[in-house]
Amino acid sequence: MTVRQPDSALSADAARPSRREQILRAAAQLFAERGSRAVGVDDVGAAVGVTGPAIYRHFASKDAMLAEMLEGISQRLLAGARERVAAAGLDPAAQLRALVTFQVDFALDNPALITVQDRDLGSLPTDDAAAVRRLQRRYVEVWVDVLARLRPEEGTDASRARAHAVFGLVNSTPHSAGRLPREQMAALLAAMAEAAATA
Amino acid sequence: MTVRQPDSALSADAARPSRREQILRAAAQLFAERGSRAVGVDDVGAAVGVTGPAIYRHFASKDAMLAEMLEGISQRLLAGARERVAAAGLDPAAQLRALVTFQVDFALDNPALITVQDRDLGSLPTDDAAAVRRLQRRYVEVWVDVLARLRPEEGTDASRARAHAVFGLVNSTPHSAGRLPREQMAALLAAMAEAAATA
DNA sequence: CACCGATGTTAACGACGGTTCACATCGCGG
DNA sequence: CCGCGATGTGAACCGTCGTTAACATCGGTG
Repeated sequence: MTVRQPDSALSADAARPSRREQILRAAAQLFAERGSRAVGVDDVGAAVGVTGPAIYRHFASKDAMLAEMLEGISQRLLAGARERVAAAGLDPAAQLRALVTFQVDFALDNPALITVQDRDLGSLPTDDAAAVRRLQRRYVEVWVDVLARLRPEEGTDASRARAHAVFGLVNSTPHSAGRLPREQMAALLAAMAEAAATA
Repeated sequence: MTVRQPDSALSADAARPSRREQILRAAAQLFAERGSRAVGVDDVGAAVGVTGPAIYRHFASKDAMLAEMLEGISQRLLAGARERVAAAGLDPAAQLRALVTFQVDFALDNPALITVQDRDLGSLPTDDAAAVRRLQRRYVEVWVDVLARLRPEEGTDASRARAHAVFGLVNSTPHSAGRLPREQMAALLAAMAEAAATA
């Protein structure tokens, strides 16, 4: 009954690269491929060389696993975005470039997480879903602030729609997987995203 | 045991607006909100004022229902795209504009279908999934042809990635639902999509 | 060495959900 | 009016799956 919760859900937990992290990674992969509801606890276990119920030594429930996964993604995105903006100085154009390259890199590095994030948020207990949505909203706001300063004549509603559209564009990566070398793909997506953001 | 199959899966079936169509529409809405695996046959039935098992008078199975829905979407998209391109003359730029406005209109008119299409394709029997993917591929090729003629120096792989990115951009509609009046949203998305496609 | 916490295993439970069955109802063509 | 096909209902069936229980193993610590 001793389910260890991470000291802080955000810590990448470099100290213990084992099992728990292993499970989360394998689960993310499987969830991305088939959808969280279609993969059983046994599947996740098998993916790390363990039987199904063993999962419960590391997570309170399947939902808790998904919750931690989605919260982790949202937290990494929010923290990363703020960091990049802060490091980009005061020019909104430079900040936008920083945000775009950050999002592109994240999407190319974590296609599975990107897929799961916007497909399986719905199959989460309401409370956890709300928490994730709060984080997502704050991430969007980072973008909205930059976009709004870049085009002050536009309302924030338009800026928000613009932000979502850019996310959709960049997060299309999992659909056009691997046909282009990563460098080229990154450059293409960044150029398109910037053009769309400033059109 | 008499499950009527539509004369042709593509016909919008204007002759019989009832039940079958009604069920498909309600199911699409529910699937979009919660994910196809999370909604039960009873839910779909209740949405049209009927008990669960009644569904089986109109569809062979829940999977068959989802299959028909997804195939319908893909067929409408493919047919519409070809039509618009043909009507746009020979100028690739004009053809692209036609494709963009078509996709934007479709996405704004059918947010539920857009959502279901790229979330629940995975929870389809392999055969049906393959059929849908074939249609989708052909739709993408329509775009790739136009994009490739518009920028001949780019490889078709890049054009394909470009097409997927534009889809992602336009299909972001369900995420930024209703905050902008439709006209304004359509204009914004079209401008962004065109800028991204030609960046 | 003995104990204990961490980690697994197998077996069983219980709920949910898709599907089928046997039975009503109802409208329409002969 | 009779009967049949279409449509719907409630009850029951059954597989899947998340979860729990009872029991093993094993490495480290007092």
